Order: sequence, then C-alpha cells, then structure tokens
Amino acid sequence: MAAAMEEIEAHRSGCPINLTLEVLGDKWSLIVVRDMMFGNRRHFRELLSQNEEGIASNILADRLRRLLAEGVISKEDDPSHKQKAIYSLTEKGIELLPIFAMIGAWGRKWLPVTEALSIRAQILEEGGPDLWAEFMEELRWEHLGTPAKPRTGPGVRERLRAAYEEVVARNAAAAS
Amino acid sequence: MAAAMEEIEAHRSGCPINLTLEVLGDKWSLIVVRDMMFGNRRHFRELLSQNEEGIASNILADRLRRLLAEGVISKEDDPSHKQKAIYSLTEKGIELLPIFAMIGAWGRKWLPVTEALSIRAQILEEGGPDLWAEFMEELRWEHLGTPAKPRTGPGVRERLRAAYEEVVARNAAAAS
DNA sequence: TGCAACCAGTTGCATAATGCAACTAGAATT
DNA sequence: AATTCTAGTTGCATTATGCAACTGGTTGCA
Repeated sequence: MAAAMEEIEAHRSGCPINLTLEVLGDKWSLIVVRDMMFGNRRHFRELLSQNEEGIASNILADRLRRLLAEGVISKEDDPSHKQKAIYSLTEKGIELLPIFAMIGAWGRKWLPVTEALSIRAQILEEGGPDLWAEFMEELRWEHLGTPAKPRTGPGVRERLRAAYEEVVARNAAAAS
Repeated sequence: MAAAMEEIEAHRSGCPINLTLEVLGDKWSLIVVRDMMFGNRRHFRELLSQNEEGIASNILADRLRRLLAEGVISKEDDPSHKQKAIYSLTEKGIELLPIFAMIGAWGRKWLPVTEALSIRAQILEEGGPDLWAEFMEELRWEHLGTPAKPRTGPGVRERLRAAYEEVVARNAAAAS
C-alpha cells in the first residue's frame, strides 16, 4: 500500500507520453542511447570521447546511472579488463528504435541537419518497419546474446556506417 | 557568413536526433504540444488549468515562447476577446504526431501507465499510419484552416475522447 | 458605473540541473 | 618503474526549473 502510494506520487501522471518524458525527457539521455545503438559504443570512454556533441563525463556518468536504474541499459564487467564496464541495451532500450526512426525523420525534414549525420536517418526512414525489425534483431544478438539468424552480407548497422562513410568521403573529395 | 557561422555554432551537432532534442528535449515542451494536439487546448488558461501534470505558468509561458520561436506552434489574436491569444499547431507541429504515437506505444508497454490515460495511445497504436494520417488531416483543418474533406461520423480526436470517457465511466462504476 | 471574474502572462526567490576543468584511484602496458 | 588506460568523482559557476504571489488590462453583469 505504502509502496503503491509512493509509486503513484512519484509520477506527474500516468500518461504514457508523460512517463516517457520523465525517463528520457532531457537533452542527453537519448544521445547516449543513440551512440550505443547506432555507434556501437559499449564502454564509458567510447561514449565520452567519440560523442559528436561533446558530452561531459559527469553528465555521461549520471545518465548511464539513470538509464541503468530505469532498465533501458544494463552493465556488466568486461572479462578482458577488470576495470572495464560493458554497457548493453536491454529489450526496453532496443525497442526505442522506432522512436529514433520517427525523431530522425522529423528532424531531417524540419531542422538544419548535415548530410553526413542524417544519412542514417534517411535510410532508416526509407527502409521502414521491416528494416527496423531487422536492426532490432541484430541488436538483440549483439546486446542480449540471443541466437542470431544466419545472414548473408553486412548487417544493418554496417550498412548505415558504410553509407555515412561514403557521404564523408564524397564531401571530402568535393572540397578538395 | 557571420549568420552562417552563428547557425553552425548554435548547435551541438547536425544530427537529426540531436537537433530534435535541442528543440523538444525537456520535460515540458512535448507535454504542451500533446495538450494542444490531443486535448484541443488553444488558450493559455486552458493549457495551464487543464494540464494533467500541473505545469507552472512561467514554465508554460516559456515553452510557448520557445515553440513559437521554433515554428512548432503559431499564435494569433482571438477576434472575440482582445486579451485572448489562440495558439495553433503549425504543419511542423502536426507532423510530430507519429513521434507521439511511437512514444505512446513505448510508454504503454514499458512504463506504469494508467488505463484511462493510455487508451488514446492504444487506439493510435492499433490504428497505425492510416489513423495517424486521418488525425493529421483533421489537425490541418482545425489548426491551419485547410479545407476539410467531407466526413461521416465523429473525427479522430472525438473518438479518442469518447474512448477515454468510457474508461473513466467504467472505472467509476466498478469503484462504486 | 462599479465590481467580480477572466485573460495572458511576470516577478522574486529557492532549489535542482547542467557544464567545465581538474582530479582520483586502480589496472594494464611497455 | 613509468606511462597510459579505465571508469568515473569533485568543486564551482552558470542556467533551468518550480512555486506562489502578483500585474495590468478586459469582459460580463448588476
């Protein structure tokens, strides 16, 4: 009863949009998940140093802590290095992919995106729910250790990465 | 040139997800848009008093100002009342609907939502892109003044509202 | 004409979140 | 033994949020 009351009073409302914003409604949480999902960053230092937006280490530590508490990500020891922690997406985190796809599509249409950084969003938008499902299966294999189906050719993330590299290379050539 | 530099330096990165978070990445902006979209709140006092989460007037004023500056909403005088302002969604704002649908679906699956406040998300999820398109057409008519197609029966928002009322009534009956 | 209710906010102040730079402490590498 | 790599922490300044009271004007009604 007391626990139930606390549960109720801990939230502004039981609206799914509000509850989602209570978990992810800030400027950094989804950036961290994005880097894990699309950039395959699994360690603290990768998330910190390779982050495009320049997240600060204390903010990153705080967000990892919160996402962990919310069950969006999980954390385990890296057997190859006693000090290394491996962060993984949970099923709850993996299922954020359709939200990213929609946000990416909206941002690409209405905001001043750069070509290189929005090519992934474009591919994800054009691929539609089938591609999202394929990517989510790939993420389950990588992050949850579920058995992977036999696949021919590169995975979704690899295709997204290759498209990104291609744009970067093309722009570099055009600038010279 | 200087303006272009400012444009570039004003953003953390040109990633569509990041740019979207710069506009909507806080705990209140999407709540305000949600109330305009699903609750048909068009005046300051409606948004303030009927808000489920208890938004404060200074926060509401600030968010309306920002959303206006970002072009997500528009503002005009109410001809029937000199002091009344009417807030409307722009096309940019209306096209947030698929994001709301995805966020609603995720929140409904993973967070402690209440039945009454999540029935709309359920209907929107079950209706899929066709229902979203129908709702967006309705919003264009209401907010942008585009000519409405002839329609038989209640609109999408009305159906969502009726479903909500039904759950509330059923729960009230069950509690007595 | 006067008064209450309504309108869109603003103001002041306390608390919380963010951002930056430097720093810690243990583990692996050379 | 020294350097580098690991995941963070700490202190401090700035900014955002939240609450409650308040403002200046408008409208409706007696």
